[in-house]
Amino acid sequence: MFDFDKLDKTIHEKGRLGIMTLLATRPSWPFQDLKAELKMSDGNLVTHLRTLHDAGLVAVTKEMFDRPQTSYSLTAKGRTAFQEYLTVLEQIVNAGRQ
Amino acid sequence: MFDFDKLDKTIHEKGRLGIMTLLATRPSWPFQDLKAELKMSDGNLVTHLRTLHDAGLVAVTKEMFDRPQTSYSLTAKGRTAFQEYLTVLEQIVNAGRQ
DNA sequence: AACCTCAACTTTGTCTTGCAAAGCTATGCT
DNA sequence: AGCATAGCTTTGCAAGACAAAGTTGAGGTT
Repeated sequence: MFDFDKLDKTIHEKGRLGIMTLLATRPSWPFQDLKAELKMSDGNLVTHLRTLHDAGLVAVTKEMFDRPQTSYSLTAKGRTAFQEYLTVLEQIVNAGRQ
Repeated sequence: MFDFDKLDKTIHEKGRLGIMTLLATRPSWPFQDLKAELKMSDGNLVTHLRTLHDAGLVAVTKEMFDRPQTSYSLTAKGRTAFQEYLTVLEQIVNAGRQ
């Protein structure tokens, strides 16, 4: 009836779902902006980002201005995986709103 | 930007999200039907149902036919909480589809 | 009555994971 | 050199998912 198994566990965790959602809205997010928006400790945030990176869903770009700035963005794989995840969410919302 | 803190942790867990979604589609679900639909072990399922019950989201009805049959349904509180949860999901879906 | 079966539930144990706090490293500014 | 900040790692803890096995209770069967 529903594809609950398609709810990618890597994405579904609350913290990472927040990250993925933000990354989907802009081409790239600096670490500090993610941290401010999501109100996570940087240790926690880095860990989730690493998990997403290890899963191939998120790309990392390190730059240097007056301060170092690491930015994150979705990979093609990440975008696809997130869209599939959203498809399941849509099913759930539609079922729940009926 | 998003109300990620409003993502009720009790509902958000994958197994319980499955339960809540099914309960939202019908007035009442027997234990065995939930188990078949969700493909969970009965120990796992009972535990999640108890968690939801303890949170006041799910009501339990025990009946006796030739076999005992325990059925589960959403409480008013459960229905409201689930609708609020779905509101956040909708925000996420809309943001992710943009 | 003894026994079996099935539904529902509890117990036990394992293993994962979220999370915070603290510490480390590198870079630029004064 | 000393300080501040960005980003990252380490440590430790607590919570929780999950499976497997055991328990309880009710009906039916022999």
